[in-house]
Amino acid sequence: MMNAMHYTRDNMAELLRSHDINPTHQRIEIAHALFSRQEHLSADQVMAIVNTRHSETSKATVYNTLRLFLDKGLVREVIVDPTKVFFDPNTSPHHHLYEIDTGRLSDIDAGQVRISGLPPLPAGMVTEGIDLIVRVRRKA
Amino acid sequence: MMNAMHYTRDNMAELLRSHDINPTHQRIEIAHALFSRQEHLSADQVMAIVNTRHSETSKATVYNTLRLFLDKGLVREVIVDPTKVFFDPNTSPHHHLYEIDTGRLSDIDAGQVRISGLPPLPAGMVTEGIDLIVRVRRKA
DNA sequence: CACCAATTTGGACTTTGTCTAATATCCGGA
DNA sequence: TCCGGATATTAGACAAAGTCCAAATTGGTG
Ligand SMILES: [Mn+2]
Ligand SMILES: [Mn+2]
Ligand SMILES: [Zn+2]
Ligand SMILES: [Zn+2]
Repeated sequence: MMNAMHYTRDNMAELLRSHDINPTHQRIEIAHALFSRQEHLSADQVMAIVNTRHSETSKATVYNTLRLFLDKGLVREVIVDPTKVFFDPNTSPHHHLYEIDTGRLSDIDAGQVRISGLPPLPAGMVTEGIDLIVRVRRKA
Repeated sequence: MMNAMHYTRDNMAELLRSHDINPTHQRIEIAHALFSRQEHLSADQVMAIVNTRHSETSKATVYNTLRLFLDKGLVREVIVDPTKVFFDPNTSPHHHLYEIDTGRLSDIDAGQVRISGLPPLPAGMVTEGIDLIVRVRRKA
């Protein structure tokens, strides 16, 4: 669960190992981009961040790595903008607030929120997750 | 709200007019595709349906028209699949059930569902909508 | 019919994401 | 240290969804 402190690259390596991911140079940089910011980032943004340093990580590797992180449960995917997927370093259950005009995406703690009265699932189905998105707009 | 009966093309023209949309041939066909099926359709699917007849409607027109319908509040957009947007002829408040493996998308009536405990909105913001998506998968 | 505004259209273009075959890196054993 | 195989990275071609624009069509009015 990573109990805070600084998001050093060493700690990123540690985090990756603890999720059964071989900590390569590129993977560490990508994890660092996400976790040090604690923000929702698109693949494009991740690539831009990682390549401002020097490391030169390819597009293929960025996409491969983000998918690997997803599979290993290190990050979460947020689908809220039809033009791109966001990757979320916060994997604890929470919801999202999406500002339509600006594209800003922020977390809503799941603590207080209660969702009740959902109908039973179709037989043979299991819930993979419940996404709650509050879409807001600046008042006219 | 369109109180049922048959979704004839004449009724579609009526519906469009009532939403302040000039009922052209192409627009009627697109509305008919959505409303006669009462399903969530992607732009691609709409185009395929409309063009199985004869009318030959261009891609540009399909996209233009769907956006027009959105603006006029005739249909709703559902963002649930990162690869395409779905258009929903059901504009009454409701939620969605998404079957991850198959891509099937179905409605959850908002009647029973209650969402409580959402934090107050940031100042100067108004809620445009609340999307609740239950993602399910076939049990392993 | 002639005119004008609204609508439609083909096709070029952009963006996001995928795929593949070649290369590079890493690691354990001889 | 050198080798061999597995793992990881890469460039760039490709695909799919969506946007844009200038040209052509349509449809009503005078
Ligand atoms: Mn898109
Ligand atoms: Mn896409
Ligand atoms: Zn989040
Ligand atoms: Zn729906």
